[in-house]
Amino acid sequence: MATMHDVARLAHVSVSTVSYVLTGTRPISQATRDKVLAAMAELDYQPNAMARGLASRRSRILGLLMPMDERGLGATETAFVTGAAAAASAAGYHLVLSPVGGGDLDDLRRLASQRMLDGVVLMEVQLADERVTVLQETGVPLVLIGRTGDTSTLSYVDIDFDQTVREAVAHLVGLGHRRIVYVNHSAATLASGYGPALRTRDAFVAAMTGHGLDPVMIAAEDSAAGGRAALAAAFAQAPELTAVLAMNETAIFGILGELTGRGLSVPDDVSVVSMVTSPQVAELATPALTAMTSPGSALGRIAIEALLRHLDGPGDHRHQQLLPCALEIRGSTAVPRRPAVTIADPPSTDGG
Amino acid sequence: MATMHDVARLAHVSVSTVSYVLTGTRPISQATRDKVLAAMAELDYQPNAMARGLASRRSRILGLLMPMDERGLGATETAFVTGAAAAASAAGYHLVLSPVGGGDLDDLRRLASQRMLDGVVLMEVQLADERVTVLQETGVPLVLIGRTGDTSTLSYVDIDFDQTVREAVAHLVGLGHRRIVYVNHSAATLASGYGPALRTRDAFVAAMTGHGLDPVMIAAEDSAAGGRAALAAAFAQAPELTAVLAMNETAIFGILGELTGRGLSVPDDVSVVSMVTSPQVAELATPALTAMTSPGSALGRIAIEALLRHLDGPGDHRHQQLLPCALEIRGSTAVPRRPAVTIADPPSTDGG
DNA sequence: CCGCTTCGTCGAAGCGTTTCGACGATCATC
DNA sequence: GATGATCGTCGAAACGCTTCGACGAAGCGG
Repeated sequence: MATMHDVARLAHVSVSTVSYVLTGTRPISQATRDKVLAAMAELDYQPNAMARGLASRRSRILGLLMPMDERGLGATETAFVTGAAAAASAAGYHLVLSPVGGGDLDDLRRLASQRMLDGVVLMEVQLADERVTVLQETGVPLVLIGRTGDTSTLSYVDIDFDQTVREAVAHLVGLGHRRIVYVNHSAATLASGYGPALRTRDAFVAAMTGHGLDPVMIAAEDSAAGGRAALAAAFAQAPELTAVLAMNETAIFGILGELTGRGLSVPDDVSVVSMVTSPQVAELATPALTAMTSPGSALGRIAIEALLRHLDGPGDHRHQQLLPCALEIRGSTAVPRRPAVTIADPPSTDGG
Repeated sequence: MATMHDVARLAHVSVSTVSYVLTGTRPISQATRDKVLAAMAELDYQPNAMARGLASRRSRILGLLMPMDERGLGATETAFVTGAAAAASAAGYHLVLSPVGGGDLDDLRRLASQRMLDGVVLMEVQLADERVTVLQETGVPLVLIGRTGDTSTLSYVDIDFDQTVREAVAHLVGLGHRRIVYVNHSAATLASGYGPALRTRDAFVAAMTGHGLDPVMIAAEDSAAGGRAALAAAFAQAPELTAVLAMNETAIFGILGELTGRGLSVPDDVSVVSMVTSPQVAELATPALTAMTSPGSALGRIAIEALLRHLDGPGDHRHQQLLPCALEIRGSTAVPRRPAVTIADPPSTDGG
């Protein structure tokens, strides 16, 4: 393994000159640069990342901290990752994903304190998230994908759930639906303070109320069985329902199965809209799902770009941005077959 | 940020003593050790990973190189990752995932040559894989999840596709099925030399022939539409089919949709077995799929353990191991309703 | 043609560890 | 009771790079 000394000797220059050629920190004449580059090529020189990191106090590595639960990464999360990796690579940084679990907060602290990561993007943030606290304590530059409850001091990129839910509801209402049920994540997930679940709940209530409609939300376990149970609960609470809006990508397959099982057709009897879903997943269902497509790779890219701005210089680089999901109409929504129930009285409050 | 010097000064010992306490390379008296540990705790000392890596020439970081395509990681791949991360963490190593795309071979070479990774696990290996060549050239210790065509010099862990297919076929034949169609990945994937697709193809032919049955294979695009088309093709080639064996996790949803669309019931009219599938995905379908469950986290763990053995000492640590998938019977397989066609004549050769 | 800046290069001092050789002190051995 | 081992500790030399201050050479205005 050739070192900088070898290159310097071969090119008849000093080590520092080689370093300047590599980093561009100081001007180097074209002639010298050529000699050095030739020597590097001849020796197949690769700078040692550790030495570079020690001397410069920057590792040129960015971390993407992703909790890996048993469910796996959907196409949505994968898009975050690829977007982020592309942005990092374009800036000459490596992006490494660290599969930090929920429990090992100490592990996280160690990782961040060892000065191995120049900056960190944290995914799947809870409203109250200890990991954020830990990372802030270590002083490592931090950008979130998602938001905590109190966002005042943090940089983040997140989906604009409010806008997304509003559009989804507007689509259904525009088709003539009046009785719309929202299938959210599980009660446990809601209780744990998972932002997307809570924000979409509130947005759904607001959107429905805005249309003078009654918001009915069901919490469903993240499984096909959970989806089936949720649909049963939905019919119990709102027998005349004609549309389902679902946040829960896993449960939605159970919902579809249960609808078919009850002899109901999608979209003629019941329309279904899937929220924050990738096209790939939407196409898995029969019929393909009308869905709110998440701005996956853009989220990842923007997060990395914001993080790089943190690193570049001092000063306040707080970046806070929300991106909406785009409505993509496929085969699972249509004008309802049953006559729409016109709501006369003010909305009751059985939602939630 | 406290350094080793600070700790040494506070504990009234030399830096080297602090280092020995940390690494355990030389014996240290209990009294001294206690003093040092107390000083570390007081200063909230964390060793600098770069400095440590430079001096010791090992980064204590292992890389898991995973191609990230647009489809995302299934629960199967996620299990690899979590298994690997747990094993690495248990050995005091960090595991970082690097989302290397297919194109950037140079990027890969750079990553490996920069002495930032002590070792590498490569996933999703093709039969002829340039990435393997590149990594071998850099001399970084390497373990594959999957296999290249020529495995003589490499360490790997892989699924025992032969055994897995044999069991799946045996299950169906045992139920009384005679006309079984295998839905593989796409023709393009097969042509690209994707090991699992090729190995299952051969294993299927062997297993069916072994039962005196006629092997029919269909290549399907990785999409729901591809699955639908594949089922149509299957009925064209084998109208009397009573069972489908599918490798293609994505297409299988299209297959199920198309079966329902044709008024056929699963499992009464047609049985379906999904190969190398996680329980989570199997449960998404209605009815839940009988599947060959992949030994996901075990694969990841074993790969890391083999890699660590490479690092520990010199000598030949080649590790080659195959793990079968386990048959998990759910609701998608049953005794066929139509009378089984008893095959009298030797199998013809319309398979593939 | 003198003093000033700018340009291109060099040498050396770190960066925070690990690790090697050395050296008293303690301990068992015959 | 001298003789080696062994134990516990220290000082110093790496590890391969970045970066700072310095300095000769060149270019410039007056």
